[in-house]
Amino acid sequence: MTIRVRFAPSPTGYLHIGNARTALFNYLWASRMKGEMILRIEDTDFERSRKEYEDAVYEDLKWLGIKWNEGPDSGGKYGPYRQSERLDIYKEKVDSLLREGRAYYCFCQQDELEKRREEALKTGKPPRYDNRCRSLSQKEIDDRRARGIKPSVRFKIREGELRLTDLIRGEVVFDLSLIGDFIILRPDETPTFHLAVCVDDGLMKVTHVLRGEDHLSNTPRHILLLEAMGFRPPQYAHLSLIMGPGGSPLSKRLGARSIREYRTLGYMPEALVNYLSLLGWSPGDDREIFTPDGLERVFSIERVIKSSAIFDKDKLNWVAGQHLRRLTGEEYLARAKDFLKSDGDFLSVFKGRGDKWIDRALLLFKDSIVCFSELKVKFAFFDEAAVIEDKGILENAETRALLAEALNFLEAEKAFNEGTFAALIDSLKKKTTLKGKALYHPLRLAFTAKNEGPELVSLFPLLGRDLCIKRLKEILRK
RNA sequence: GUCCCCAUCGUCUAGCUCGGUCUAGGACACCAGAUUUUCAUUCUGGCGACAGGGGUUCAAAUCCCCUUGGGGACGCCA
Repeated sequence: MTIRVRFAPSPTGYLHIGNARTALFNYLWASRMKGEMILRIEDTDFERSRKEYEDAVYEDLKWLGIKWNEGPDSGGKYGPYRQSERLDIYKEKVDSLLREGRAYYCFCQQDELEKRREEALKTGKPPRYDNRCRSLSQKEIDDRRARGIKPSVRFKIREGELRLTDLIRGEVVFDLSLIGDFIILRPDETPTFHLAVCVDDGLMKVTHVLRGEDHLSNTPRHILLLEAMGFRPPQYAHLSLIMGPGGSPLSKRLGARSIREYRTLGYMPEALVNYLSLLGWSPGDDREIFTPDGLERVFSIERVIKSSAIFDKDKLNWVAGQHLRRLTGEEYLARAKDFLKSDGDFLSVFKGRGDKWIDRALLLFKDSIVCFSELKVKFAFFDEAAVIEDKGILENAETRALLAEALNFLEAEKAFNEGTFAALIDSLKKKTTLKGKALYHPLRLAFTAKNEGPELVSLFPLLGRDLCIKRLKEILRK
């Protein structure tokens, strides 16, 4: 049997780390199992859903390399895949549930429900719906209707308990008396999340649901609803949530980082995918760096961990660096230029230096950055307007004498090439007693304006004679 | 409040299914040394954990119970 999984985001914001990992695990597992992946847009919350975000979902998933077989954009035989286009299907399902007595009209108003909920919470009772409209007589229903009250529709929860076997968590038992009848159709006849999910998972023949653990306690509702509609419930696998620094929830708060932010920063998608895969899953051995293909080959649900993980930017950066370092020079240049071009055509300022120079300069930083936006900072080395980081170090007499010597040397030397730096150092060592850090640090600071960077021997030739002399003169003027 | 889920270094995790091979392994971060006549990179080494308490057992990180801590759900949000 071919397995069918789905990723079902609601387009109410940009795809964040947590959602992306859920999408990734679905994708990896479907690939591994040679199954099918559905992308479904859950836009039943008309207030908050926006087309802009929906488009962003496609873009971000594609950027990550997550592919789907069926979806609103690509079609498929179980469509439409946008819930807002399936309203009549939901309505029909609710009608049959009502006919079969599995659901009923509820005339309770939102404000009173809220009031009751608050009160229950205060008195320490479970704030669930008390099912009061379940026993309304036909006359009572007609009366309320006649008064113009629009009803919502609630699904009847049966008695007893429900046990389910979660692929990650094992057997979980719920006492159904603790769950109130829940709304499946709003008074305006639009479906709620619970209804839409169940109808769609059923109709779209989803066999496995991999989703966030925040849905675990919704699962008994879903299984009951699915069964009431005559569907065989899928297998569930609930992924633990990804937390922010300190263990606080990541997904709903300020710290929630969107995939887009990382894209904008110039992280490589395969690096992000690699890091995300390590959050809640491990291959079982010491391997940590994976290509997307490699992940598709080894990923398994059995090795998904139960406990939640904290998103660690340091480790992401390390993984990102590893991926960057594995690129060939050519691949690196292509990607770096691609990014820099999309980011305000950053490199155009340096066009005058020539294509060769640009390549050499970019290559200089290949082994020290984790994302391409860092290049913009690094290129301050070549920016005439760059401000010297630690001026104080250049103030003392000894250092000024050193720099004056350096200036003399450069002005006398007409040629400026690969060998110039070595010659300069030779000359300076003869004229001063400085060596090691005392020699290199001031020179680095004077020539590059920064405290750190690639080795001076390689950086120096790229700076150019004019810039070096200009910087020295500026420092010595005071 | 009630129900559900979770619990190994600061962080991500291996080990738990089948208790002994675990003086608990790896990685990130951190610290130190080496390399780089500087910083960064790289390399080597170090620091560092079975949440607590009871059981069961010859033996428990591994099985059971309780406590504590964290998270989730209890929405006409998804």
